[in-house]
Amino acid sequence: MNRTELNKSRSRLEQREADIMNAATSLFAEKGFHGTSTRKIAAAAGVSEGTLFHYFATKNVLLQAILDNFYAELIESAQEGIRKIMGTRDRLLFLARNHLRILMDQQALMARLIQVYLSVDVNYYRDYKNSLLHQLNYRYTRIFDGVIMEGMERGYIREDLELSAIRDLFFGGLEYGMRTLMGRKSSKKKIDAHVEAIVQPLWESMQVAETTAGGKNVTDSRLEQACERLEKIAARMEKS
Amino acid sequence: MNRTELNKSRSRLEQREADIMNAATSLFAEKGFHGTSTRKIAAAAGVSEGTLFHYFATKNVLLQAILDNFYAELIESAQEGIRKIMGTRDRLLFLARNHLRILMDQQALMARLIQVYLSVDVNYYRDYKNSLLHQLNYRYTRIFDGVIMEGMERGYIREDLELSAIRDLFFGGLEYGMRTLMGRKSSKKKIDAHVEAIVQPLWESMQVAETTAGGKNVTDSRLEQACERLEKIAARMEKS
Amino acid sequence: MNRTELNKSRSRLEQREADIMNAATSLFAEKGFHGTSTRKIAAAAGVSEGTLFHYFATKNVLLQAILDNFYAELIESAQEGIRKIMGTRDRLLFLARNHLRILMDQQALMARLIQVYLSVDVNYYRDYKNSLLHQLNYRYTRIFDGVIMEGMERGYIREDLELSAIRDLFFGGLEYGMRTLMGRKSSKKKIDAHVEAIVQPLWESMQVAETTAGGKNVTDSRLEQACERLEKIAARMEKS
Amino acid sequence: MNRTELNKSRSRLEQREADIMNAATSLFAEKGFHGTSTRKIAAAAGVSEGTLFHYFATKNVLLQAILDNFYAELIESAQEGIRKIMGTRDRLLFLARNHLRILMDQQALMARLIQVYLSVDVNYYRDYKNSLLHQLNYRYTRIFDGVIMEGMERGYIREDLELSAIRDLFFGGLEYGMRTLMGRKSSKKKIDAHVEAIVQPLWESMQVAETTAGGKNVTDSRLEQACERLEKIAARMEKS
DNA sequence: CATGAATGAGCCTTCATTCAT
DNA sequence: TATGAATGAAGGCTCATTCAT
Repeated sequence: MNRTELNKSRSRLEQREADIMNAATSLFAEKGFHGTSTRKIAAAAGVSEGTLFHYFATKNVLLQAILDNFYAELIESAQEGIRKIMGTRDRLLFLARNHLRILMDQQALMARLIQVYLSVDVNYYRDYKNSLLHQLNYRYTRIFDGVIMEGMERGYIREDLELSAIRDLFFGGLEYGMRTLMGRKSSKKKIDAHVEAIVQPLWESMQVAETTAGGKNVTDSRLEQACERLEKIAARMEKS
Repeated sequence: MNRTELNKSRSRLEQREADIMNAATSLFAEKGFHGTSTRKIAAAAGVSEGTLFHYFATKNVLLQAILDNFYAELIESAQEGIRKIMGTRDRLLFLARNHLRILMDQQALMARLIQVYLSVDVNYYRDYKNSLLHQLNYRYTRIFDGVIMEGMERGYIREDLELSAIRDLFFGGLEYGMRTLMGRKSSKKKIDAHVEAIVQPLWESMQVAETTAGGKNVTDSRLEQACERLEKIAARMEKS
Repeated sequence: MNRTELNKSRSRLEQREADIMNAATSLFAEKGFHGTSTRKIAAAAGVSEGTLFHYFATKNVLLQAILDNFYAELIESAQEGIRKIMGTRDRLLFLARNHLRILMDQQALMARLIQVYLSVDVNYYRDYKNSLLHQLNYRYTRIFDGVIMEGMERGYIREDLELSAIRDLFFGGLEYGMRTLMGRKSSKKKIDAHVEAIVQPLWESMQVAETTAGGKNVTDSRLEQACERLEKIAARMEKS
Repeated sequence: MNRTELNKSRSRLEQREADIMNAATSLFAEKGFHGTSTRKIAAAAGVSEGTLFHYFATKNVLLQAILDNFYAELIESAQEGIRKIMGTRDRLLFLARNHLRILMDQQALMARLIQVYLSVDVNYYRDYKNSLLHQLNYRYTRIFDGVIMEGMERGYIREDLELSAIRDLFFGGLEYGMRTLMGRKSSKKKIDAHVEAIVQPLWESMQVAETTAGGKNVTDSRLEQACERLEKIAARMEKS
């Protein structure tokens, strides 16, 4: 078998894996995890049942793979977006929109719930804490945390916030209202409105203390910080 | 059969019903809905499987009954609390604490999730919208709405709030963070801390006088844009 | 308890028994024996399940009672009709019409089939051969046999007929075609047409040999027999 | 896998299918449809219960398959016999014998009844009219019709017969009497006697020239009426 | 006599997984 | 590697019947 064939067959393998995962994702979203039989997944993916278990040792493993994939997309798109956007508020808006978009695009409400569901239902999986899934969840969470913390550093938002609470409000608020948005294919406009409605109050609460205290306004603070960084950079450049 | 006997036998029926529901609640919470067989529920409740179906025509009906019961408790306790407490902020704190307490007392995280889960998984239940469950959910929700609206009327909080968003943040935030509190039987102190951490930011955002900032003038806006440009430059320079 | 009360309560018992049997008959006819639960029978009859088993020890016993009743009606109506009708052909037409009418009135196709069905399905009922049901079936059959034999004696029909075959043709033919008549509420006219179409060929085959043999026609024969009987009676009257 | 292996494995599948159907046929015949559990069928066929449902999606489907098979045999053997025999009477005798032989060989009394039974019990199967079973029944029936009609064309039998009635008498008569023949494994002789006894009267009625009797004249009719009156008088006198 | 709660065996069917080919 | 036939445990649910009240 030469390299070309190897590649071809490898890519065929990958294609099949992807087919199975896509089929499973759709069916899980539509009928739920327990409502979807491996037989149907195999059929929808155009492979035999045996083949399915060739790629994924277990139905649970298949679900794990889907969730891993799901988180990977979430993380990558979030990180990329953050890189391009500088303002804390805009970053939050982006994160919120991105979160909702991916959850809804992938009909992933179910997947989202299943994750929690799984952690209880299949809690005899003792290695969950060490699982890739858990790591991914942590990494995704860190992105949000990072945005908040950087916002604090730069003075855009108060520093006396309880990070975990903000996180709960952010993701919890987004997802709690998402149920209403699902079902009817919601317009982008509605999603944006939801995002705004969730982020705005949070944003205000993150700053409120500042606006009453002293005359120093936010913009001033940002200017100062930007200067500070520029100066530090200049200092470093001089050193090197 | 005199009245006393009648009462006795009636209460025996009710006792059995309660036994079954309690057993089911525990098992659902522990193993999940699909992970719990009617056989096991019956055994845990100390009745035969036939008896279980004598009381609840269907496993789904049993779940419904549990959820109905759950909401009923939620509603009653909430209403009673609101009656006794006058301040809007205190009311919100009470609602939050009560919400968490009942969810956690009844190991009801699963039940809560299942509800959502069900509404998707079993969405061929066409009469869901008219179901008691839906009504109860609505009634419970209205209690929170009432507190907010009364707070507005009395001038404790701003009137330009988007009620549904506040609601999403409140319940979503509470429940999203609850997962961490579960597991280890959390102390009352930890729960209170979580409640505070969730309610406080919301409370602040409800009062912030957006107009305090004055008409955001053109100059401010230009300054902000300048900030952003500077920050991007700084970021690029750091990278290189 | 005086006589009046006794009568009252007795008749109430009988009424209940009848209610149960009627309910069961309808349900058996509609859904089949196995498709009808005792619970539904009790409900339809307006009694409790316990009461049903008070009157009929077993579901099978209930079925037996229904079939007994059914045959009793069949027998009584047949005997009464035969008494009033003298001509053999008219008697056969009557028997046929009566048979169909009762079978169809009682939606008893099912009952009819169940009987055979039962005798196989529940053939561990070793005493079937001695059962009332078997006796009734025999008695009903004898009525037809009697009509044929009397017809032979009186010379209306050939004497070289195999009685059992004629019986099979008669009842078999009637019931085999009945299936088509069921379903749509058939008009009396259609039933009569079916009866005619079945009896006529049989009637012809019962006589065919005679018409070709000798010149002695049927009417002649009847006249002679009638004379004979009258003479015998006259003789007896003279003796007494 | 070469062709031979393919054939072998195909025939193994077919063998299994046949095993299941045979086991089911025997059990249905012996204990009835409802009296036979899939568990027992599987055991009798030497396969697991899962396998049974691998071959037949439903217990009802299995029954259908058996009936289909049964009819197919009925039709094929009937058509083949008709092809070899020319005389109408002999054809009828053959059809009758063939019908009984197959019904009894396959212990198919139950199956036969079940068919009718099913059409009531499971009449929510809306597509029954289009089912293979219905088609087969029609095709089988047409064979008999064809024999009769060809007999008419060739002048062996009268042309004023009502085909459907003849058909009812033929099949109804055969099956109605068959019950007696079942049970004890009847000798071929007894079956032949039954067949003769059923076909002979029918055959005679098919040929009788009704017109032979000449225009039943008025005198005859008056004589008959007189007979009847005399007989009624005789009957009354006998009673008293 | 009447009730209806209680029973538990048994039913049909599904399903994830294995394994010979 | 791919297949799909085979498995058998388990699932939700029904039902005729019993029995304490």
